[in-house]
Amino acid sequence: MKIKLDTRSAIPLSHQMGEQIRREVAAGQLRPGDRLPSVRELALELLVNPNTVARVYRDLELEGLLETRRGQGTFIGPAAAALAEKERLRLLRQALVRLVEDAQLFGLGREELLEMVQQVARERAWPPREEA
Amino acid sequence: MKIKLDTRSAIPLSHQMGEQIRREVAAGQLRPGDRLPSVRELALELLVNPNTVARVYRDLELEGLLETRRGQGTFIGPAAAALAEKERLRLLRQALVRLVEDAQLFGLGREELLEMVQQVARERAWPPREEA
Amino acid sequence: MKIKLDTRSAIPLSHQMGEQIRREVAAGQLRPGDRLPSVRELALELLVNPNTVARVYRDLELEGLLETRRGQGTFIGPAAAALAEKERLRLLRQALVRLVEDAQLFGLGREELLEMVQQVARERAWPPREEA
Amino acid sequence: MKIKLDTRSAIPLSHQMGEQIRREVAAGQLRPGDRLPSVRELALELLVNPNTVARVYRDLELEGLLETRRGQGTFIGPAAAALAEKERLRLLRQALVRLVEDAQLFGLGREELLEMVQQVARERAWPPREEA
DNA sequence: GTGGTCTAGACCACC
DNA sequence: GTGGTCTAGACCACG
Repeated sequence: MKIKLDTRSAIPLSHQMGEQIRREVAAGQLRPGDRLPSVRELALELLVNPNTVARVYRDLELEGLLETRRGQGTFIGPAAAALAEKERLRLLRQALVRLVEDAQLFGLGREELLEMVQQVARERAWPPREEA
Repeated sequence: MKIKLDTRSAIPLSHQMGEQIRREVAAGQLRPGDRLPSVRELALELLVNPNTVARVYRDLELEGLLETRRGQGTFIGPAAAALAEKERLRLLRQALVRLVEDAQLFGLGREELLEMVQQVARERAWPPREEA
Repeated sequence: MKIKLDTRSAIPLSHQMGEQIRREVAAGQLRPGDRLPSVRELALELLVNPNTVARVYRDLELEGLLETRRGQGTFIGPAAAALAEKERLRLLRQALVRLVEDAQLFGLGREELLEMVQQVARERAWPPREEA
Repeated sequence: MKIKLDTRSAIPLSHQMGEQIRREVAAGQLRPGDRLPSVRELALELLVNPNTVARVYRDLELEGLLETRRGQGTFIGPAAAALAEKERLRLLRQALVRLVEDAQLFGLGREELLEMVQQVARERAWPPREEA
């Protein structure tokens, strides 16, 4: 699990962490049953207070995404798989709408935008077809 | 000028307001010389404390985007036009990269993504070519 | 709002507080729009750390029971009225089942139990009919 | 002996176990001389760490409810019968008061409550008279 | 003044 | 070792 925090952002650290964990679950990089780093481990790695990590885990558990087993650690919960699909669509849709809104706002034509998408795709070495 | 605030977001209201004003300037919807609503007007409209609006205007003035003329109000500054182009590219690029990252993460093929872009464009009644 | 904490109980203070607030809402003693004591006030009154109160308020907000208005305080949310009816039935049902289970377990007859209920009702000066 | 644990409750597993054993003794389902499951058996059955079970047995022994005979196991102690009657009344009284309090709080009339008790009794196939 | 977030460090229940 | 709860006290955004 890879989490990057921007300590200078106005978005609270805990929200950044929660959002990134949700993304990894949505992407299938974290699957039901997977064990997350312990509160203390992750706190040490991110140079963050353990309480902050604990709060994130706790919130995600209330959401039904995580599950804690006393004395054993924190795990991706069984319901996560079902939530993942919804979340995936939500995130992609959100990114799409945001992009099209911006393009419209800035007076771009539809074709220019498509060309820009192609270009970024090429830069990022993204093949026309792919199954992750 | 249309601003929408999400009072439940973790992002401070002032940041939300600042960001949206910058977007409008970048989009050319606000141009140098345009007058902004008075602090009190905007505060009333957004149901926000006048202090908050005043802080946003002050910060944007420090950025060089706004200028205040005593007794007349707050206006888009002359430097705004120059800043707009940079900002435009920054925002669009950011939205593009975010979208492609998500698509890659979720195992979408390049063509599927392009199809989705087309679809959203159609939904939003966006013609193939357009100059705003 | 009257809250009593049992610091010797195994049940965490925050849960005790949350449960009692839920009960007051269910009982209609706290109604939508009512303002709760500020975090600091309640913490002082209950001799509890402000963080603990804040956590309770935050959790109840996630549940949809409370609503916070930045800089103004914490209030009973509009959805609380709807939740109250459900909660009311849940609590009463729970107390009933618990009682009947115990009575059965201890070999009481149905009529003996009814007599005990009558007796407790009399002790507590509870009239046969009442509309609160 | 039937014990159900709620691993998601804030109440420690050991308290839940202790309380349920006390209830079974109070109900006469466990009588002086009865042998309890071994620490390991019960731990296995409840999917709980043996240390936890051992601690519960030890605490109940200190209370005078259990006694351990070296090499033979853990048994309900002779004093349990005397404790049972007190406990029975305590538990029943507690459940009664709780119920009447709730009913009063929610504005129920005494007769409505009695009717609800009757209804639950019928649902649970509880005859008007019974000696367990 | 209000609540929100974060750090620091304690004690507890459980494995 | 694990997470859960609580205290203490800081700084920030908002009214």
